[in-house]
Amino acid sequence: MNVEEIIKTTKKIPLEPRTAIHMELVNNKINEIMTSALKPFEVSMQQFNVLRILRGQKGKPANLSTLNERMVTKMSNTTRLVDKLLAKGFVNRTVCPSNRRKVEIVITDTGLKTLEQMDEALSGVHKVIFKNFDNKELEQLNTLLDKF
Amino acid sequence: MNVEEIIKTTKKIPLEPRTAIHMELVNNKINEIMTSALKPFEVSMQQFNVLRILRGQKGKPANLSTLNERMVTKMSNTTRLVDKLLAKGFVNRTVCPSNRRKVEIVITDTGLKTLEQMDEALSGVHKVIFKNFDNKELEQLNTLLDKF
DNA sequence: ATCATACATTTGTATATACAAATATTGTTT
DNA sequence: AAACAATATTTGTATATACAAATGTATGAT
Repeated sequence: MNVEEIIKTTKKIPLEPRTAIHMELVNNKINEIMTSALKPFEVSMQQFNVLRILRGQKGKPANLSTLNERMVTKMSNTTRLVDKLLAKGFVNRTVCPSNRRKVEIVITDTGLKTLEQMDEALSGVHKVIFKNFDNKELEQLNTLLDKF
Repeated sequence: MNVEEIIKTTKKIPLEPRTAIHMELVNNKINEIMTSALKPFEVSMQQFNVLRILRGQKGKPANLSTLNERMVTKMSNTTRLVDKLLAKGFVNRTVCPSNRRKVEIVITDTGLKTLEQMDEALSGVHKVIFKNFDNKELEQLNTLLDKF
């Protein structure tokens, strides 16, 4: 990926802004690929993310603030995101009996099964996205990203 | 930035998905910082981006498809984005006389002056974002990002 | 010249996101 | 117990974005 070529400029961009633009371009690309891989399942990346978190709970219900805390991209309207998953039958939502302010969200069997299929689709996608990277380079990239 | 800590998980994430999540987290952070740096000017990152492209034209007008082509994040409604800049007096828009399908967009003096102020604000922000990086590491990061 | 096609932009619409305010429930203080 | 603050979620609203369809203009073939 050549930054200058993509944004169609001939002049040299200073290293710091160039890096910021580069990060955004790469991220756009990754998001685009992943979103289209999830398209057959009709879920957004955020919804997929929530399903993964719920699976990680291993049956233990999660409430909205827990979800919000663990999501990669924060958003205040997790309510509506869960609404969507509910409509698809991927989660159940009940009022927490011990504290009626809270809600308890659990992934359904359908949700779990579909999530497995999504995982397969995504692991194929990862192969594509990272096709030019060997293990050492991925480690190196992660080390650099840790510096942010 | 520790991925596992941020998304609150204890279990080890395979390297490829971990990198994808890592990229997104870093990007979110950069966007957040930049967006708030641009807030005083009441422009979004996209709008800032368009202003920079127009400056790069050095007086030569740009039409919508040119802008679209050069934007970091593509979006089909560049029309409405330019509407916003127009409302703020940062650009002028006229119908292209030689081909009336096209529009000609140029940055105004006000736009140029404000853009300079934005540049200053952003260069300060870059110092913050990349505070843990030396030049060699930035080069290294760019080299790795090129592999995408 | 007329028609079909391609081009450049605009508009419509559905969905996503950000932020603030509202609602409901619980806990704490007096 | 009543009043107040704190917590958890929901709703409202404005703006952003993605995608498809519509509009207006130019070009080429017949």
